[in-house]
Amino acid sequence: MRSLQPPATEAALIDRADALAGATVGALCDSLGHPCPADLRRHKGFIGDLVEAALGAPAGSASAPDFPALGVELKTIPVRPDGAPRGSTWVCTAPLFALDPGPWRDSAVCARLARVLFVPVLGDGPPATRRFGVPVLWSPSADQEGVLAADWDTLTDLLVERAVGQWTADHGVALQLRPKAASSRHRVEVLDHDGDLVETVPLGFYLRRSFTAEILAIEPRLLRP
DNA sequence: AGCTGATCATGC
DNA sequence: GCATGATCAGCT
Repeated sequence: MRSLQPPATEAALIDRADALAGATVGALCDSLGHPCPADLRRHKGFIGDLVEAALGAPAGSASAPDFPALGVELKTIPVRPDGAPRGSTWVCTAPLFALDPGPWRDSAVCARLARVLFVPVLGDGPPATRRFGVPVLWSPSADQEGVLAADWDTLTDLLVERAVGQWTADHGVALQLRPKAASSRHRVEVLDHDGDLVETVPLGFYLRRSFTAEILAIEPRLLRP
């Protein structure tokens, strides 16, 4: 799916993303010579991968931003007609075994969210009919970073305390812990707060819908190109 | 309508 | 097997 050089500058990246706005996923598939699945049930990451290719993200850069030279992470995000996201946004895996996850500023979550290019995707029908909105290049405001840092402390405290029963999605204002696995049958063993060996599902950090809604709260007409 | 827990494909 | 990209689907 890769045929383009990475953008040399942030401005070049934004130009490419802007050029997508208004186009359908089907049209982008055509221009990249890539088949478009009839639904996303068994192709959940398809649009994300497609946009990576369209913007020239280098392939297979694990545990690095999508655009390593620019320090920019790419997120395609499905939005409703009013521009609000349809769901939560994956960030990264949660450290279930760390004795000390460390401070917010040194965290993988902080690094991932330092600079993010959100590419909205409108529509909920067949993928080919969905349409790209105007991208938003975001870095957390001081207020937003405060919320994220507080959540980081809350959630990593639960992990460090081995409060396994509390490892649910109900904690955190902007960030939350959620299962991240191929299935619930995939378990990991951890020691709980009593020192007992218990099984749990691998967890990841996600951004709550309300938080990304705030990020994407821009002039709604921009979302209907 | 929204959230939570469950799930799917692919590449390395 | 794990990390990447997310959406699905049941329940409240």
